Amino acid sequence: MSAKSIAPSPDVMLQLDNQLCFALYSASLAMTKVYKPLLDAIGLTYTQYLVMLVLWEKDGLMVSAIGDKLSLDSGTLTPLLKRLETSGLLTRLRAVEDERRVHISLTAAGRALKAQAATIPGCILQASHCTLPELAALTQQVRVLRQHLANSAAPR
Amino acid sequence: MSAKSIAPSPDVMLQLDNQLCFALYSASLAMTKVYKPLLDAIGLTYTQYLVMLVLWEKDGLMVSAIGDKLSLDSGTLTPLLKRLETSGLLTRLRAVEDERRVHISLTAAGRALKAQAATIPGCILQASHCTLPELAALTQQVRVLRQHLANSAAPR
DNA sequence: CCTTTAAGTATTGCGCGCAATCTAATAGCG
DNA sequence: CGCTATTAGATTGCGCGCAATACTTAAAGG
Repeated sequence: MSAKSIAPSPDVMLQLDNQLCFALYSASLAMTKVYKPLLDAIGLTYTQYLVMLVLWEKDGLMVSAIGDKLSLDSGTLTPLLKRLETSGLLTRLRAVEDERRVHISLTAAGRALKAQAATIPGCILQASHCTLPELAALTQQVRVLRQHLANSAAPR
Repeated sequence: MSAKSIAPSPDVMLQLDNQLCFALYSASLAMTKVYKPLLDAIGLTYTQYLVMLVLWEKDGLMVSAIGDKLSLDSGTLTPLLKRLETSGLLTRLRAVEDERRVHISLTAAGRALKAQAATIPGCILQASHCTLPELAALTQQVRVLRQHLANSAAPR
C-alpha cells in the first residue's frame, strides 16, 4: 500500500458525499425556516421574496429575465407571479411590440414593501452568528461552487 | 461621518442579503441538478437518496429517527417511504412492542442499491471542481452556519 | 380502573421546482 | 407570400417541505 487515504472506500465516500450535498441542502432549508416568520409578517414566501428582491433592484423585467437571475423556469414563475399579482404587489402585462413577452412591473404597494423588508437582512445576519466579512467570504465560496455545479449539470 | 461602511444602507443590505441566502439556495438547487441524471439511473429522487444514505449507514430506524437525521417531518417522510416501499427497497413494519412506531428496514434490493450508488460521490466531486480538502473545509463552514441558523429558528 | 396527557405516524392542503408538453407569436428563409 | 423554426409563456403532473390537524397507542395521574 502506498500513501494512505488516496482513494477512500465506497463507504467513506457515501458518508463524505452525505456531507457536502447534505450540508448545503439542510443549510438552505434552515435558512428558509429563519426567514419564515420574518416573511410571514409581510405576506411573502421565500421564493416570492427572492423575486421581489430582483424586482426591487430592477423593475419591469420580463418573466424569462427573472428566471435567468434566479435559475427558475416558467413552470415555477408563472403561478408564483400570478399570486403576487393577486396580492396586488405587481402587474403582468403583455408587451405590445411582442405579445409573447410578459412584463412584470411593481405596483406602488410592491415598491412600498421594500421598506418593510429592510429590517430582514439584519435579522438574518444576527441569526447566522457571523460577521459581515465572514459571511461575504462564505458566500463567495458557495457562489463559486454553484457556478461549477451549474456548468457540470446536463444542459436542458 | 466616522468610519466608512459600518452600517450599510438598506439597499446594499437587500443586495447582500440576496447573496448568502440566494447562494445557498441556488447552490443547493444546482447540486440537485447534478445529482438528477445519476439518481435517475438508479431510480431515486434526491431526497430519497438522502434517506437511503441514512439507512445504508444504520438500518432498522424508526421514522422519527430518520427525520431527526435529515430534519424532515412525517409529512415529508411518510409518503416518501411509502414510495420506496412500493419500489421494493424497504419495508415499513409496526413495532410489536410499541405499535405507534414504524421500523424501516432495507430489503435485499435496498442494500444492493448501495453498490450502484458507490460511483456517485466521485461524479459529484468531479463536478465541484474542488479537491477533497477544499470540499471538507467548505462543508464544515456550511455545517456550522446551518447549526447557528437552526438554533435561531423559531422552535415548533 | 378511568381519564388525561404525551408520543409516533398519518393525512390534508399549499407552494414551490422542474420535466414535459402545449399554444401563440415572431423570425428566418426561399 | 408561405412555410418552417424558434422563442416566450402557460399548463400539467409529480415529488417534496412543511404547517396544521387527526388518529392510534402508550404512559401517567388520580
